[in-house]
Amino acid sequence: MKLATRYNAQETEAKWYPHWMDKKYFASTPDDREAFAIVIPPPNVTGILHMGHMLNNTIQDILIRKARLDGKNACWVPGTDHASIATEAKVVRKLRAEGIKKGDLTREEFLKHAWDWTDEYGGKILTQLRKLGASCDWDRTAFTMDEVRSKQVIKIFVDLFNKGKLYRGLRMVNWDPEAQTVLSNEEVIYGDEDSLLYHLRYKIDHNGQESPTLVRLEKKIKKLQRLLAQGKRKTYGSGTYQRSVIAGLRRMLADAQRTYAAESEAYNWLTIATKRPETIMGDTAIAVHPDDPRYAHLKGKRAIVPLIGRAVPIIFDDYVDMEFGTGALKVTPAHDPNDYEIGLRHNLEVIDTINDDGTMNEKAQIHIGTDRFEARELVKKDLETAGFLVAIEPYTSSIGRSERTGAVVEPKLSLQWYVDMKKIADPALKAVMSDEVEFFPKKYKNTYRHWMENIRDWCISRQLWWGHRIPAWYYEEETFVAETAEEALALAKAKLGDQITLADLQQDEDVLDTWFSSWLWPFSVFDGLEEGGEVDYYYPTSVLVTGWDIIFLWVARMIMSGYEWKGTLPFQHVYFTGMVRDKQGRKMSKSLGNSPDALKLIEDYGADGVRFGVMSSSPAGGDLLFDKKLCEQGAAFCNKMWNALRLIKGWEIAESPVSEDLAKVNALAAKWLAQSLSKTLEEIDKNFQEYRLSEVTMDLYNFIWGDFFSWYLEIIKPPYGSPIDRKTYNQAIDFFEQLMTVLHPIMPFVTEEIWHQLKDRKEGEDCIVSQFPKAGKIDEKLLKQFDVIKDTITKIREIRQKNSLKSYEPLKAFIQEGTSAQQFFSIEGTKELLQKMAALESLDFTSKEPTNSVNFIAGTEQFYVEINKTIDVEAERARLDKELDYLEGFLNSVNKKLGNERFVNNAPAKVVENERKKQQDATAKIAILKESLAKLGT
RNA sequence: GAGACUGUAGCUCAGUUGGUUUAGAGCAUUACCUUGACAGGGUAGGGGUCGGGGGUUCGAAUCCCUCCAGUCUCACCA
Repeated sequence: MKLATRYNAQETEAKWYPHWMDKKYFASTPDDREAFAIVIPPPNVTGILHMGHMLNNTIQDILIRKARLDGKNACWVPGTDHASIATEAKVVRKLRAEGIKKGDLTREEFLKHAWDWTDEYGGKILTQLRKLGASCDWDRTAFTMDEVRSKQVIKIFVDLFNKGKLYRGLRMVNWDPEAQTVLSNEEVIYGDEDSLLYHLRYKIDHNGQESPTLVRLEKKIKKLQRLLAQGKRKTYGSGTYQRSVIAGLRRMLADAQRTYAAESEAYNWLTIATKRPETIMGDTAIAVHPDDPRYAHLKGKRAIVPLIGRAVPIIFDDYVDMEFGTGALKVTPAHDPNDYEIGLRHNLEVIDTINDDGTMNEKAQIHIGTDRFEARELVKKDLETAGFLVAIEPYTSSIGRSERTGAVVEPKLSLQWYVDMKKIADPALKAVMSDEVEFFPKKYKNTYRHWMENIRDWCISRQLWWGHRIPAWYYEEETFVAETAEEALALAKAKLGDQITLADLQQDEDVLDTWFSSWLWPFSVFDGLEEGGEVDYYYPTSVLVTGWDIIFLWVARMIMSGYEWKGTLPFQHVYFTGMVRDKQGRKMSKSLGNSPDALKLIEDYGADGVRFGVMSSSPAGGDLLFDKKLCEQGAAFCNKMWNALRLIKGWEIAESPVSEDLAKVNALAAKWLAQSLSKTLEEIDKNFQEYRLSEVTMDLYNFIWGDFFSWYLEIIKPPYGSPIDRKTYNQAIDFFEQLMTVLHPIMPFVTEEIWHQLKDRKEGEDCIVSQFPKAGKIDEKLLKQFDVIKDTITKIREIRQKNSLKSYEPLKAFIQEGTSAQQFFSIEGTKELLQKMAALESLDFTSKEPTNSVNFIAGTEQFYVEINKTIDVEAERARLDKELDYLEGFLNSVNKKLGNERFVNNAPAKVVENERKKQQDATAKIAILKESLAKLGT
């Protein structure tokens, strides 16, 4: 069969994924084998595949495929998240485009639309994951709002309530005016933004009481004015004298007026600073610090809110920072958490002036119906016109925005459901701190601890329809929490009497936070509240792979729920991936347009190419600077492997050894490659354990391309037109086969294809279910020997290059006689291999330097290469000088160490020994080099 | 304000508990080779006083202190 000159990714992917599905290789059911389970971080049901998913899911697939090859029962559970806010927003937008307002629909009608939408677009992302090669057990596909999951969510809510770990409370919440729902603290993203600080003055209400100072000043002014008037009419002595008297009076009058103005300002006005002038209509106090001398006289006084004229008390509270602004603070308990706290302390009225959609309501009295930001401008203008605006200064402050809609969060007083987190956090904190649940990388333990130790209650109700409706029923002041309405009714009857009917009970209108269902994911996907089911086999799962950005939103809560309901950890390891950024380090985002189309990438570079690209640049926990070039490299790697296959498949095979020499060469090469492979497998194994997958990828890339292709295949490659012996051929095929299995987790498609091309396979034999090779015993001596061989070949090539000799021009080479040279050649095949790879006509021992030759040192051996042309003495001298320089410097540093008595006495014997060996080798080499230089003449 | 992390080649990063040549890889770059698997190839090279300064040690990219630069998390002052 003739193979195409290029690897065709599309064809291969279209061929093998369905095959794997047909064979049900991804499916898992409990059996005797060790379980290896991963639950997917469920993407939004209506989401599309982006780079973050690619990274995340490639990693999971690698781990799952590796576990499968290791003979474990690998189970990767896929699924999607109903993404309450995001999905509802999408549906609302779609309906609006069709001219339908959410408000005009009943809950049931809206949900019908939402389900239609979900059915139409939902799970698209899972289809896209298949393109990436994700080997999920698709039969297990779960959805956070499907029947099984929903039932568990409701049960959990009821259970928490019954345990007293859930409550409903009136609190200051984060309100998203765009989505029109409350958010948890974790769903608010804070960032510094440029804004303005407005200085506003409030009139102080003195109840008609006059300031004695002002009265006195007023009198003084009047008197001065009188005197001045008189002075103008009268004449005092000389004209000069009169003029000076009048000037004096004028000065005094001006002074008095200035003082009066200042005093009047201080007496009648109080200036505050605020970022939000539009909230002044909700002011119910002005607060100053109790120790602030500037305001001590205002005790018991009231201030008049500008524009609306409400009189509010001036209160004294430690919370106020005297240094900030004017030291006076307007208190708006309805629209600021701190103000709310102050309000509680001072029994202040709460006047909520903002509607749920962020517009001003009738309590604001003015600008009713305008948006809060528009209102800010309008109020500013009003204040300016009416003379209440003192100053505006630029001000940078942290603004909280909704994670989903980006809307500026409005603090708002509201009645919501909360989970009492302090009651469930403890085991989860301990588990991570003791590494029972192990984080990779470890640094996230700190972040986790800090959050867990300062954990705040979790607001779980959302004013949405798309989600799990809260199973709480109300009857007047009573609350009944139960899994069904009937059960709630039974509770109500028990408490209030039999006259209560279902119609009397009112179910809570709200739904639960999306994360309230996803925090159960590690066991809910196995229907884990039921005892004795599959959950016992798969739970705790092996590893969770997710971005560090949802460590609180999701990871921490899963750990808590795991301990709360399963009594144990949900997963053993957590692998935190970094964020995908572009080459310039910017976060990938739609608005920047720097996020590549994931599917397009797969089309262009193949799934394997993209997987390689994503993996070769993603150290665990570090951010991933994505560059398409890496995918190109991956695609090139596929092509390289493909062509190596073509090379081998193109060889003619001889059943018996073709020559004794070549047999030796090939045997040595095979021995060495096996050793090198073992060493690489050891590395890979170690790196897998530490989740250093980019290292694994690079290890393999280097081994396959370098050791296997560039060295091994070049060594065993038969001369053009000659056949290869059967034994070597089979060995090469076997090596290639093993390598395909090792690489399979990272690049599943190309490896499966090549694996099949290498040998005739029986039904049910596939790379995906083959066996991951284990490292054999490593012969360091052989590896070292081969390093010297490689070094020798490289140096001869260099000599050719420096002397403009063709790579295939036969050369005569010699090695300096001696015991170590004997030893070097005693490893069978060494000489023959060198001859073949360095294109040497001969390689013999010699006791003296041959004429017209250049020399070099490899390992501890001195080699000579005879050159059939005039040696470029200068170039040769330069080469030797350079090497001599290096060695002398090196020897110098070694000597320094060995000359240091304290080093010799204190360092471990092994280290000293090693230094001595270095010293000997270097000294010997230097001697040789010097001799060679001497021979070159001066 | 509290805490965490990072700084190594032009770029992205390794360097695994301080000692296997005077620091490695990939990409980029330079020179040369290339009709016989692969131009998405081959061969060879250039390139770093490991952010600065101090200290501990026989020995520091690695440990400690300090400064500089940058990133992030949490909490927040109107």
